[in-house]
Amino acid sequence: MTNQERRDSTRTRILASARDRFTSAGFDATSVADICAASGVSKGAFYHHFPSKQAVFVALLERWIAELDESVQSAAARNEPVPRRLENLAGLVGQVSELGSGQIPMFLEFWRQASKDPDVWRLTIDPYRRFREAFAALIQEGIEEGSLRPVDPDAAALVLVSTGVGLVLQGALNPAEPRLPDAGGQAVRMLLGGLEKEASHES
Amino acid sequence: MTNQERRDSTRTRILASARDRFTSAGFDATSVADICAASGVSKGAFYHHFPSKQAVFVALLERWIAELDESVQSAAARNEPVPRRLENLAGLVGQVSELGSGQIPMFLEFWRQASKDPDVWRLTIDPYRRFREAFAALIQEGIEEGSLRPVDPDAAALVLVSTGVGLVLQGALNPAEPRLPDAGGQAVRMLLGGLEKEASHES
DNA sequence: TTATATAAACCGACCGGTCGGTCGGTATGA
DNA sequence: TCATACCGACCGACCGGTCGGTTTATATAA
Repeated sequence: MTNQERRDSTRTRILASARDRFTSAGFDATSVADICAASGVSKGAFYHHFPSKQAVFVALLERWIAELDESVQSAAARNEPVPRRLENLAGLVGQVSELGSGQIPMFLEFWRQASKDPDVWRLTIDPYRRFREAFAALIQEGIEEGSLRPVDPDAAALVLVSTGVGLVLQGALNPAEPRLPDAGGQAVRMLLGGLEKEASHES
Repeated sequence: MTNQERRDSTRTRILASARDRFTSAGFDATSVADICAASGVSKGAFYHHFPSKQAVFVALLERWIAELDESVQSAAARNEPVPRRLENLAGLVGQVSELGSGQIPMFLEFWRQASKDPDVWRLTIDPYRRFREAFAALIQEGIEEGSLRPVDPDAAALVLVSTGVGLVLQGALNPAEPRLPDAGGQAVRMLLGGLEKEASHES
């Protein structure tokens, strides 16, 4: 094995094991020795590749955000009417919830660390803001193309993103919930169509 | 001071300090010694009143849930049309976010512990289910009284509660967000009225 | 191709320090 | 007199991180 292969292999194994352990036991309760044992790597090798336990956490967070970013971009960019694109985005909720439902406690872990560690906070809050801006732009576009009512795009984006986050979190706590896979779609459809019977607004 | 007074005073001081420390530093990062120092209580006294650190956490969680339960019950029970009552409930989001905004990291702490500790999990999931059932009943009532469209009450309740949770969490991460105080109301109004321009549904 | 030198990857015993919880004893209200 | 409340030194376990030393790949020269 070349040095480069060794390096990649070891780093990958450390990250994978760390993600597993962080997910099932949490950041604090996972010791570096745990990660080493789970990945078949010595402590020396661990600290050869990462300066601290926290650094591994941040690396995982960055990867997670990059993936999510890509998913959102690709789901939002399709050339369709805005309501349809919103429904596509809603599908992400189910996707995130499923795609290793074990990943979701990790999501919680990110969030909790963010409220304590300024670095993690910035890493978390930035993409969050990006999401909201993307949603706001999408809604603005919908208003201009005439498919959405003239609401405040920023406020609507806040609500949409919050609903998504809430649904994912609900999935974290209650993975058995059968309604989850389509909950995102349901939510968007409700937001689009409204719950109230009398349609108090006309074109 | 009578024994009873001493007992109450000590327990109260421990709980208050524990809440402060858990909120600002998190459960794991708070040592029993921290709590003792902050509350002016010896370690012996601490373990005289609580069998473990976890027990203090659970006691705090129970108190928090009881408060929230009461708020929800009283906000939902008013004798008004369902949409109005939903808006009242939305006000709770702002209330929870404000009422000691420092409390919200604690909320995160509850959630994270719930995904690891079965006892905490049950304590958290039960009221959660109660909330959803209360919302579902409320929506059912709205459908029957004719003020809401005939949607699936359970699905709608899931969406409503998720949105609330998401908003609170958003507040936890970004306390400065100026839109938050009314975000709950905004969300409910959007859900009621719908975002889509063409009212595709008639009575 | 083989020998050698250098650096990168890896090893695991060890250290300083912390933490949850214990326990034998003391003070105080009933 | 008795039980309840309280005290704080202490214990064993564990943890993040270090460090001196070993193995393995690779670049270079013979």
